[in-house]
Amino acid sequence: MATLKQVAALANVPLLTAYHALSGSESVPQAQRESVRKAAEQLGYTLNITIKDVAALANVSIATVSYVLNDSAPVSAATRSRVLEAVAVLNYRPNINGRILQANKTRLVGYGWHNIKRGHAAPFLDRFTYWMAQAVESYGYHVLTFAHSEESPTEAYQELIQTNRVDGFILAHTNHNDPRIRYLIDARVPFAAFGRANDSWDFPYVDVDGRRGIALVTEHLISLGHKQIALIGWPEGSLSGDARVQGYFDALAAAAITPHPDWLRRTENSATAAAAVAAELLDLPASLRPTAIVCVSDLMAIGVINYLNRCGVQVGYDIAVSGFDDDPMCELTHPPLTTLRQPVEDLATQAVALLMAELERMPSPQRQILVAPQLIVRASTDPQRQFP
Amino acid sequence: MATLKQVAALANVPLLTAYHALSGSESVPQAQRESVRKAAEQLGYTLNITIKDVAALANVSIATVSYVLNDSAPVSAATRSRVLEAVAVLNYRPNINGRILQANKTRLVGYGWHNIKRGHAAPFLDRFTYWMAQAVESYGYHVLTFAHSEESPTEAYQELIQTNRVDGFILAHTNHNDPRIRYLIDARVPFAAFGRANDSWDFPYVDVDGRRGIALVTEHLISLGHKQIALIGWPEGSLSGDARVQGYFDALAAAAITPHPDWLRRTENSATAAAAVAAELLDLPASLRPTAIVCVSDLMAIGVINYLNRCGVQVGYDIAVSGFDDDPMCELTHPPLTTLRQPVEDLATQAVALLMAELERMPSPQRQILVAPQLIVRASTDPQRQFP
DNA sequence: GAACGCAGGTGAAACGTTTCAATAGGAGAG
DNA sequence: CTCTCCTATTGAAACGTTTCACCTGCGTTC
Repeated sequence: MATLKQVAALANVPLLTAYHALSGSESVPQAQRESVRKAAEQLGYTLNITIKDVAALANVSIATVSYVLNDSAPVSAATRSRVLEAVAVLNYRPNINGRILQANKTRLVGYGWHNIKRGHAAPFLDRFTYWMAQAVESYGYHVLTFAHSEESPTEAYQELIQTNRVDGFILAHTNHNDPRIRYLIDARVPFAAFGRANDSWDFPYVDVDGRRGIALVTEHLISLGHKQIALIGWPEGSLSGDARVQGYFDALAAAAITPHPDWLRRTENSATAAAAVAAELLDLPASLRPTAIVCVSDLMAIGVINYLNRCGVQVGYDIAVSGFDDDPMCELTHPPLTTLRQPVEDLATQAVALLMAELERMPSPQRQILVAPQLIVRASTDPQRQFP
Repeated sequence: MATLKQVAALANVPLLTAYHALSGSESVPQAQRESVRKAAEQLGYTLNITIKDVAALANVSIATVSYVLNDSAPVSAATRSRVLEAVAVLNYRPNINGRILQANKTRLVGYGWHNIKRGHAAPFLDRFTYWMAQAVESYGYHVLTFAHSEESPTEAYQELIQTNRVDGFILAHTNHNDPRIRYLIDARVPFAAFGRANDSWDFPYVDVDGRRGIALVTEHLISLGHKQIALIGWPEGSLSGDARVQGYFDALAAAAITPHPDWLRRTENSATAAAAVAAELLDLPASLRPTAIVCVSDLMAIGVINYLNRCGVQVGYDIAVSGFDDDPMCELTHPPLTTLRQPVEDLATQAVALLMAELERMPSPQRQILVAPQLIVRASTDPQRQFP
């Protein structure tokens, strides 16, 4: 509508006075305050400092103000300081939405929440989102979160991209045949994922190196003298699940241990399912009974520990147990659980870096990144650590 | 730059043909495709359907298109259907950023992540954010998340509001004297909080009714026949902590039980601190020793359970234990933990409703809302439930 | 048949930026 | 002294919407 300059002109005061009057500063005499306010009302003006006001106060064009603020063109020292002075005095902050419209870039990254059922959450996802937000901000972006429907997850993504709400996406919790990934690839929308999908799909992702992780913990157990080591994994067919099993074989092979087929068990990712499998392992003939049980998730490991506790088996002494993820509750089990810590900060930072490369349309040559997890040794495999 | 209409005119084809040619549809003959593409290049045009294109195709003004899309003015049935047809055929979606600039409303709500140290997280906050996103979307908004620095948390809020990135905020994890709340009140920024701050500050919030919650679980224990009930609370001085202690007294008073002073213990919110306090309680003379221990957090309850397990005390049989929050791990302790479930969905929905009222500048009369948590009985207080 | 009202429709301004194309002014070269 | 060239600056267009104020044409009313 009107500009501050016009209000000032109508009230017949300097621009700065008008500003102070309207922003309610005490330094302007009551009478002037009133007359300025009246002028503003007459023009239907409500205080809102824009680049025009800065330009008016500094006696330059708005183009010059813009150039100073973005230093996108040479400006003489004198005018530059006049502009900056005006900016400071009016407490001006550019309205980002003008910029967005003009550049047709929102500098917003979408991130969709699944509706995580109780207990089925990936416990570290909330910290992932924190680090993601942090990383994204270092590029001048922000994160826009939205809620998925499970049935038609692509809808939300489509809506957001088609209405220009976001520039790209970060995905977590990916699946084999993930329809979101398929859609984003086909629609040529910039994105990066935390987690893999189909091997044959080419898209940027980061993931935790589960194979290396399970190998690490298996090596750790071997170095403690264990020779009969069991693995409780997920049902065959999942990318990350199979990789973890492979890590188990890697470590055994490196130590020249031939794994007995009965040591490898597969079941769904739950505490009770894992407990049932642990029971089977205990029932093996003594010569075959494992002295260590590696689990591919903390949840399963906790099921195993609870079961062993109930049976009177001393976890850590009689049988070693390990998990994967480093859920906060690992420190609270009895005994505390050895596990592999998800390198959440790393994963988030790298995922964001990949996305930024896509957004700049200069995709990095290395678009698939695996990060090794960190072995956290606690009393469930090394009882001396019980009371550190 | 140029519009689709101009490209079509230059290539001497109908607008629709130009559209199909540029969007790479097979239905347009190769030759035409080429000439359209050449025309587009000459004009520096890249395919981007706007309201102008829809208007051109439907042979109406852009105003009319806008009116149809928002039905904000009467339009005859004939033109309306012509417009909708054009929208469908061009696959048009309004660019939200034009709308934002014009309305000066981003329909974005800010939510700041704390940097939660391991194990100090509120375990339900990730689900809170999910429900918050969901609730916000039902009003046509989205959530913008950002990362706090702990030192100067207000900076991020100030930046976002001053640059018009968001319309308002949802806060979680509030403190006494919370500087963010103070700033937002003073700057008259619309917001709503999950959690209370100073009693004397008037602002919209929702919170869990800890007093009622602790009363509920205490009543539950009384109804099971317990008469010697201990409470492990937080150090005096926190609003929510003191309310919970009050709930304990409420329930005891209602049952005409006089609490012995030794039953009320206060310590910091950690498993080990709670375990130490449990030890003191066990050491009380038999006539005073509690048969039930109420804890004001799951974390503390787990510390207590672990300690009792180590001492050979049968939790649930010899001593009942309860927590607060219903962290996922409550189902995984031995025995599973009775607790009070945070009504996360409710809290999120109501917080958002409060914020929306603020945004519409029609604040609801009831700006302070307490929601009762739900008592979840498990084997740690009622052993029959151990194997349901 | 002139005056009026009204429904349906339009042109143009406005939101707050960035940036292109053009201009003014001065220094340096001849 | 004129011409050229460069630097600092500016006016105006553009981004994609919504909405205000106005216009047209038609049917009613007196």
